[in-house]
Amino acid sequence: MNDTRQHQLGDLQFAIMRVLWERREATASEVHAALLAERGLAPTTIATMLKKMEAKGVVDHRTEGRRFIYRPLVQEREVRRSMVRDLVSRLFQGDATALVNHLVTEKELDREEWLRLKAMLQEGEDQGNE
Amino acid sequence: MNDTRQHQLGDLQFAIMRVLWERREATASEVHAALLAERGLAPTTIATMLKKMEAKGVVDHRTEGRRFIYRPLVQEREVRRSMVRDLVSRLFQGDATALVNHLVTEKELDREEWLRLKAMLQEGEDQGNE
DNA sequence: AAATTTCGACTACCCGGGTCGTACTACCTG
DNA sequence: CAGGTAGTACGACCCGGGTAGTCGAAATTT
Repeated sequence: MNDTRQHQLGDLQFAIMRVLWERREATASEVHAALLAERGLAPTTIATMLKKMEAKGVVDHRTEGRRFIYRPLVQEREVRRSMVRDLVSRLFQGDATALVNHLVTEKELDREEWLRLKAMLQEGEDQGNE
Repeated sequence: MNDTRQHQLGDLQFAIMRVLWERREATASEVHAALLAERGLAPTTIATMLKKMEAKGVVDHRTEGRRFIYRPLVQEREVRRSMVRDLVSRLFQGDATALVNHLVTEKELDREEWLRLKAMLQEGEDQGNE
């Protein structure tokens, strides 16, 4: 039911979801308009993708007059969780700290980000125990 | 040339690479044997995959007698880097700290991992300057 | 030498993400 | 009312990851 596979989204699919998450619902052409700048896709491409995504169960639509109003069925949190989890399990055998370690040693974080990270950790000091 | 697309590996491909990285080279059947436990794949599947991967440029082979000895052409570091980078750019608009933040707030780290992470950060205190 | 195993080559699929072109239909507008 | 417009439906492809069967040649075994 709450299949985690539904949370694995391709690039375009994720971009479409971002639009849907931002606004809380949108028509195909609104999505198309929103993505036109970064990708130059045909309107039908978006429509087709939305249809496939609906079949997959990640979005839903309601008909209003002539047009379909799409609405996300999965939460951004869930998708991120599952995609990150997937990557961690593939690349780091499920060890999330190994990922952080990777970010640090591979200098994916610059000095400034590094500091922010430390601050964040300090802040969340009292979490995890209950 | 050093196409970053070559560093995007599928699940099986990554598993195969892990074997190749561990040993420094291996035949198709050695890889197959190594992966037989976790995945129950036919030997031909591995062979086909290796061929595809060679076409893609991530592995290489040398003939010894009549068997192919495969050797990785891309480094594990590079692949991890590029795959993590890709995910971060898709899911977090390139903000790596947002990923760490995600790990923390979504409780992807348990108490024990959390401590290790803090220790690691303390340890790496003097990095980031070059 | 004959039979059997081994291993690569080739081929064929399936599936899902992605990209559209075309067709059809309801609608609006001159 | 006719013609353009908007918006969905349908179907066609491409591509790459993944899975594997079959075939033929070479090596090994009996």
